[in-house]
Amino acid sequence: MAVALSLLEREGVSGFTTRTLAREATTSTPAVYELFGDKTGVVRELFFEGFGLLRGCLDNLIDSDDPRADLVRLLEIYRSFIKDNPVLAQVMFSRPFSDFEPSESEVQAGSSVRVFIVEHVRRCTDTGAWRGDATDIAHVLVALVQGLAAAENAKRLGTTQSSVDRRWSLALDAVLDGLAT
Amino acid sequence: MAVALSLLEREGVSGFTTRTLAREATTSTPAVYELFGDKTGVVRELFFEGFGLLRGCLDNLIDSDDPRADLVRLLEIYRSFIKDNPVLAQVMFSRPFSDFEPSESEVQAGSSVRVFIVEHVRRCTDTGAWRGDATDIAHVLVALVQGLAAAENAKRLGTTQSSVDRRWSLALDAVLDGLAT
DNA sequence: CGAGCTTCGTGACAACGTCACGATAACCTT
DNA sequence: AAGGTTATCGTGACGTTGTCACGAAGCTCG
Repeated sequence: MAVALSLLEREGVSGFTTRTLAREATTSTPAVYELFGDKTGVVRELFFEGFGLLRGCLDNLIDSDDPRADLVRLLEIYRSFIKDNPVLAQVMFSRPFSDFEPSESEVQAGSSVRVFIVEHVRRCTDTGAWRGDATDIAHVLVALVQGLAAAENAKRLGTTQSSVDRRWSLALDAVLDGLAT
Repeated sequence: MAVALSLLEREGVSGFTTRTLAREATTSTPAVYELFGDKTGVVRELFFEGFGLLRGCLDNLIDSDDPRADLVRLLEIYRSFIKDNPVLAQVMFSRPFSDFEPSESEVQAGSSVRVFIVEHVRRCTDTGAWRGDATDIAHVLVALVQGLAAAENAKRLGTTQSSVDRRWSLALDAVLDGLAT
């Protein structure tokens, strides 16, 4: 898995082949097939691994007594995870390998991450009059962050760092202000 | 191109091969290569075609005297385009074909669409105290819509139609309220 | 009617996902 | 410690895909 992660991030989706993976792991392709069944199986494991790593990043968050500021920092961690692991994030949230489509139960892989986010949203909704249910808000925030991060990675969000950052904070401020009545 | 569009939407990314494309167009693969150079060339044309189609959908929008309501309807058209052409939207906004990465100038393909959106945002910012520049707001809105649509297509936004719709309108209402100070 | 250029079909090549087959290594039972 | 069962792995092969060389066919223009 370590070799797979490094190969994926180094060579991208198109360079990620069973043969090179086997070679870099100093073994042969059938060994890969024995362990993972499919190439899709390798991708699936990367998918899970990605959510584990993301969860690890989020654990670095230390809560303060300002729930909203904590939520903003949480979303910034989410953003930097996607920025630091662009290919892995694609595997998690997009379908770069056209024959890996996570089943409904596998989508639950992110449940630990989702719970973490919902909890931090709930800290906000508890201390004030926020609009909507905490789960709904979490979905909205995650979709927004992923949309922004996808645009940023595709260099579609702006040409200079400052314009990109400005749009990120505009988006986050606006949505949180709009949510917090 | 018509055959390519239909093949793409029918067979998905993994079924989209030069051989089947040539067969369905009742020709041979070198003919495809003569016209498009690469398989990437075909994908690139689909990319442009997609923005043309999206622009055509947006043209159905008839402006009223309520700029904000118009903007909401614009974003709903954007959403239904992505929902009606999921694979094409992936080609436009994601990288399902791992060796097609639009160059910076090709990203400008969406400029007509972008201009259209910025104009409708500006109608709002002109008639009221909105936060931020119209271009920034347009970027934020597009990112939000694409994030929500990607989540919806991946069945990640909710299990029932009503929860999905509820989250869509929560997101749009919140961000527009937050923007419109 | 014929020269030059564009377009297309046949066939081939390399790389990929996948697997059958046999060989090896590991483990458990006695 | 020995033998047998199972899990693991390497060699080689097959079908499919992107790609292209080569030659044939058609069109344009004199």
